[in-house]
Amino acid sequence: MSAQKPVVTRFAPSPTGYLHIGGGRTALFNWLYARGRGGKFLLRIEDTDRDRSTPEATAAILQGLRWLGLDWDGEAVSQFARKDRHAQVAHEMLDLGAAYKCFSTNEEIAAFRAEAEARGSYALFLSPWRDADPATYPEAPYVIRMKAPRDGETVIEDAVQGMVRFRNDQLDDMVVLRSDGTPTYMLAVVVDDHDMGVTHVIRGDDHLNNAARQTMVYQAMGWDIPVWAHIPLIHGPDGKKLSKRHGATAVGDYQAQGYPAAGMRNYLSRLGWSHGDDEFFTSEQAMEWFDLSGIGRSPARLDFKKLENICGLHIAAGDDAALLHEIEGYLVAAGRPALTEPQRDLLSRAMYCVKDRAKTFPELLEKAQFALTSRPIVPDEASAKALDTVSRGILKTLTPQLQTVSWTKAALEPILTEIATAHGIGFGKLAAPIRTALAGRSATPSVFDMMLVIGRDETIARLEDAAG
RNA sequence: GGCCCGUUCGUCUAUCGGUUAGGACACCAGGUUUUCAACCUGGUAAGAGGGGUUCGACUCCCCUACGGGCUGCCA
Repeated sequence: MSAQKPVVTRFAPSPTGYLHIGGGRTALFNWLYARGRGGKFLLRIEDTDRDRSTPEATAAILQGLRWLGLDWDGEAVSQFARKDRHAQVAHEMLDLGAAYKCFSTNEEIAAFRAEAEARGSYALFLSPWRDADPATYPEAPYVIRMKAPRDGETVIEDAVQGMVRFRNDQLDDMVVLRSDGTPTYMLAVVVDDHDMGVTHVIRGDDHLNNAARQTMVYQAMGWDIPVWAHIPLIHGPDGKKLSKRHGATAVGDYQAQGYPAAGMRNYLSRLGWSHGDDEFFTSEQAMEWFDLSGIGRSPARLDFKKLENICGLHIAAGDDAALLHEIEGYLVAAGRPALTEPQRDLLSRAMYCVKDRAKTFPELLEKAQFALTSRPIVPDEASAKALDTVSRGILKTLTPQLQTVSWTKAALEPILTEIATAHGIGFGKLAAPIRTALAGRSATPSVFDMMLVIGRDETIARLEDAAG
């Protein structure tokens, strides 16, 4: 294969449910690889299983990819729509002598397997029709099976797993075209990848075995074999295969929980792939660095603590306007009320002092509560304790001074410090009641930042409310 | 059952025959601090087990154990 050939990767989910976090990572790897090399990243919906495929699932998958920021080139391809082409290739294989019609019924095959199992030995099903004379063909439904080589071995050159050898006598004659004329996955995936010009197949290592049988189809048709890269699957925190009981398994769940997409991309790309000791990076850097040789061979576990840490760094480093936009998307995904215009404005102004202390959007919103809420401020139980008779009195002496002072931290700080000193208390003792008055809770930005964000009038009004 | 893949601190990982086995998250201790956080300093913590190959193995080979995948007219 020539190194100059432009890279074409693809993500090929089957639309039988939401976009799984593992699928999201597979898509991410393909996207990074293509984008980092000026190649194309294609999307194909593997919907040949008509019973299990749904339009809703397709929509959910596209939605998940969009949220993750993984844009694909061209239109998403429906595999089912290409069934005629698949059938055509199956018949070409027939003409080439690389496939044959098999008239064995499901019952016969099931009986064969049951019998083998009863004997305690497992045996591959070997169709009696493999070398049958066409003159003996019955008038009956048939499937088209690959006439797989019986001797020798099929070798997979995998960019991640290395050279993997399969003995051909371990592989049976797989069905390529069903009796209803529709293609199986094993055929469709090869035909589509070939027709779409896919150069690199990056997918879960649950497909490693399939690669051998798919190689046989490529060989039978005389097509170029793509570069294989079978990546290990993601496991749950307990090391078991990721499933519902681990909590969030759908990409959409993460959006609804308020993780920023940039953080998800960063975290997911570091799961099973590394570039030296780099931990925190942008997608641009990841594209530049991403390479198949950096992919590990062992499955990685999801670690929510680390995810949160990375996400916190991305929120802190994020552009204010972009964060605001993403937060509004989060609100919709989480089913929370949208921001009103004034809230939008206030949050925008508060962003600088709340973004560097939040790991997720709900946490950020919690810190920004002082800006989003409106009078009267109802203190929670803990912060209410800071508001006693003495502190109320102090607040009363404070408000007149705030009327005229220039509304900057530089001007406000001396005034508050002075008042604290005058009452013989530390600054912390003064900040507590002010915090209660302004936010009604204990986890907030600094009192100065809050005053600056909500402005002079609102500050004084809240302080007067609290002073009683 | 058969075939295939994997196994470095709790977790993600670096190392591509020679290192006191490094970093990050988490955790613990201390510091800083107007709250929550953040931040700073320090610390605990790893090559699954057994055989080889080699002057020398985490690195190469074999066996075992454990985990995972495939073994469908699912993808």
